[in-house]
Amino acid sequence: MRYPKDHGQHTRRRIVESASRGLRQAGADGLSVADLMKLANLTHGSFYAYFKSRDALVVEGLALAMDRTIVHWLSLTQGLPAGKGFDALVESYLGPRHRDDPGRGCALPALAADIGRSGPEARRTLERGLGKMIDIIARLIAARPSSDVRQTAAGAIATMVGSIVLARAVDDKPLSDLLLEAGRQALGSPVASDCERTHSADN
Amino acid sequence: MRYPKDHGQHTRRRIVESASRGLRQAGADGLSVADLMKLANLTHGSFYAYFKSRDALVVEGLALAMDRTIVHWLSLTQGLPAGKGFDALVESYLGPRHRDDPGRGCALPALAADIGRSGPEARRTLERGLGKMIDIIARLIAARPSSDVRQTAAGAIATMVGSIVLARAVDDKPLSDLLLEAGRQALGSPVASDCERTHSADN
DNA sequence: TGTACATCAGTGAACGCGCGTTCACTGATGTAC
DNA sequence: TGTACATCAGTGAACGCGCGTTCACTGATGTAC
Repeated sequence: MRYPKDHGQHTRRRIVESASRGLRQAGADGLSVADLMKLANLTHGSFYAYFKSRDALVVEGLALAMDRTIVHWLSLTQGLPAGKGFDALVESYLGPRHRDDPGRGCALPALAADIGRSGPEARRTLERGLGKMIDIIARLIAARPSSDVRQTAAGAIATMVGSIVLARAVDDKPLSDLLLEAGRQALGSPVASDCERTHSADN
Repeated sequence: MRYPKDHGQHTRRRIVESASRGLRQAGADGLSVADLMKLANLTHGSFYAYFKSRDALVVEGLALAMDRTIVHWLSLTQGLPAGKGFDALVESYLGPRHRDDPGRGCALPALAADIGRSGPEARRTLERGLGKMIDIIARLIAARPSSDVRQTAAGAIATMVGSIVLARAVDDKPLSDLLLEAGRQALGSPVASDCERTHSADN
């Protein structure tokens, strides 16, 4: 063997990793196959030795991004009481770091609109990830997730995603900051969060 | 004159109208110049008699879409007391009709992520429209908009945009419906909306 | 130890195609006389 | 009234280019003997 036998797996992984970042930055249609391979320090020629099509890599990049976000959410909230965990998650998601670095951030603000117009595989991948994210938030909002708690959790994710999408689309810094703060207020300020928790505790 | 002297203006308008719909459906990069002209029953050749570039038409289509949404919001809420007006707006925005017909809907869920990666003209156009939308909602939430009320209004728009983006990206009908209902719950259910109003009335 | 050969990850030229943009032209309509 | 001409909104061929995809090849490395 001229190469260690897992060499191919490693290279493939490297391509998916860098593509996942690149696609979150540039959008699902924003990079060519050549661009994506260059991100992994390769030329476009060997692309089809690893993936059956460009779309297949987009789906894998999306899946990786969502897995990473889920792992990040779990580590952020691990060991914290549920309420504190939720606040920490919101603080991190709606911070300027996340807004200003789409490549390392959640795939939903970056890619959800594109995925909404693309094939069923990408949609199912997003759906699966979104379901897990809703479950994590539901567990942080209430010890015993009911369907109503899931709904509140879905609303929290919608607010976070919408805030980031809009904050990234705007040049005016104060307005962009206002959008982040607005999401935090809706989800995390004492008044709003007390209210949400009272509400979800009803069920 | 072989043509009425406002013929050119009318044709131009027709192109912008159909492009505005088409782009909301297919995304800012989803249609070619030839596609866009075909939507107005023309061939691609005369495109540059009306617009300086494809990007320029995207900006005009975005501006038209946002103006239409603003007019729609005003007519939806006109004559209603502020609270009822807000509820009517949320009901309409987060209904299945809006989710299922992006072409006639708000430009933000359809295009904001794309605009976030495009030129300054498009960003400024979105910014201007978003500012007006925040003002409308702020007026519905409180008689005297303060900066804090603007923030609450921005949060409401973020929730609405995020809910529609996600509801459109998902195939699973129950989950898609849950996302719409989640947005409505966060913004419109008695408990949540009482809470928000109490909060904003504090300032 | 040295030489011939096998392997295979990665390369880069080439494919047909659709893109944004340009431009010489058409043909329906009005004006001049 | 009839004929020659001017106008100009709209047409469609053509441009260079970059795309996704294919494929014959390269060249570094290990094995055989």
